[in-house]
Amino acid sequence: MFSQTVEYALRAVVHLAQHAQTPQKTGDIAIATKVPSAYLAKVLQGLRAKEIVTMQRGIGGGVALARPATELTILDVVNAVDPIQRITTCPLDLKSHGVKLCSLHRRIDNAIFEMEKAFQSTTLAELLDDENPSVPLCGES
Amino acid sequence: MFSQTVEYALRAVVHLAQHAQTPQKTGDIAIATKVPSAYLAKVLQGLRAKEIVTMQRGIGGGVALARPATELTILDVVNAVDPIQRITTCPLDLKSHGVKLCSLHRRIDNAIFEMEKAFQSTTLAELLDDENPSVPLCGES
DNA sequence: TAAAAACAGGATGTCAATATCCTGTTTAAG
DNA sequence: CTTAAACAGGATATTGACATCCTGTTTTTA
Repeated sequence: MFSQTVEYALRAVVHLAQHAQTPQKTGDIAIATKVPSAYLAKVLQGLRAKEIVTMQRGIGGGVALARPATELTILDVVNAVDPIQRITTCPLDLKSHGVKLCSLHRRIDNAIFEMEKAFQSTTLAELLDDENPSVPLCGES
Repeated sequence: MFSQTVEYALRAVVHLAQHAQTPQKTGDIAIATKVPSAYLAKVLQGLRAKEIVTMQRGIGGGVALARPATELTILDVVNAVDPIQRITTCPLDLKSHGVKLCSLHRRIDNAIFEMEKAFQSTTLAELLDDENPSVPLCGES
């Protein structure tokens, strides 16, 4: 349903939200989130390009959220690495359908929209505040 | 978001629902739905294995829905070719999370569930009855 | 300014989804 | 019973997502 890359990106930003005080090294994020570190580096570069995170080189450097956790939604992160594609035109290129989707594709698009709304409605800060006793990423493996 | 295979399978079953009177030849379905015919044959074999369609060989044979369009939902078709995977256990294998998902994965799973509900709620028959003036698959290209 | 920390990014490998081809098997009609 | 219609299914490309490796560049601290 979602790519590995999306899963990895979400784990990384949650970790960053949990450690907002200090920049986190890519290698440390990789260990904490159980993501292959070389690949995580690429994913983080993508997040930096979309201004979700900032990266600082050199001693004492690392990765940090570009905005407060209260101002980053799950959707922001998902769209940065693997944008949710709404269906806007007929996939069959039927001219008579024009801009208006047929019932099949309209329903599919509606399902995608429902999912988009679900992701839009949650910020990273809300994830950490959740009443759920399981803290994201934290625990014995 | 969804695989090509799912899109192809949905187009095919909609076409079959629109022509429930007579078995449709794979080649004709391929043309009507703009799906590569050799690949469509594989997709249809998958649908047959899951008892979504029946296939009859020989002269006058073809493909037909295995059940009335009123008793087949979009979800039935999606799950037949590319099952929607709910998240049931922690993707990080954190033991302390046990069966209960952390807030991140619980929200992701919830979004998937919303989508599942949207697909579950529509039958093929309802797609054809839609008030939308664009008939699925029908039109000038 | 030297050196180590840490990210930057090109090149490359792996694998599953997608797609095609071709030959075999079943079936109905004549 | 013969034949042609139509599906069956194995073998084989093609493509992009996922992942790794290795060397280069930037930056901070001492």
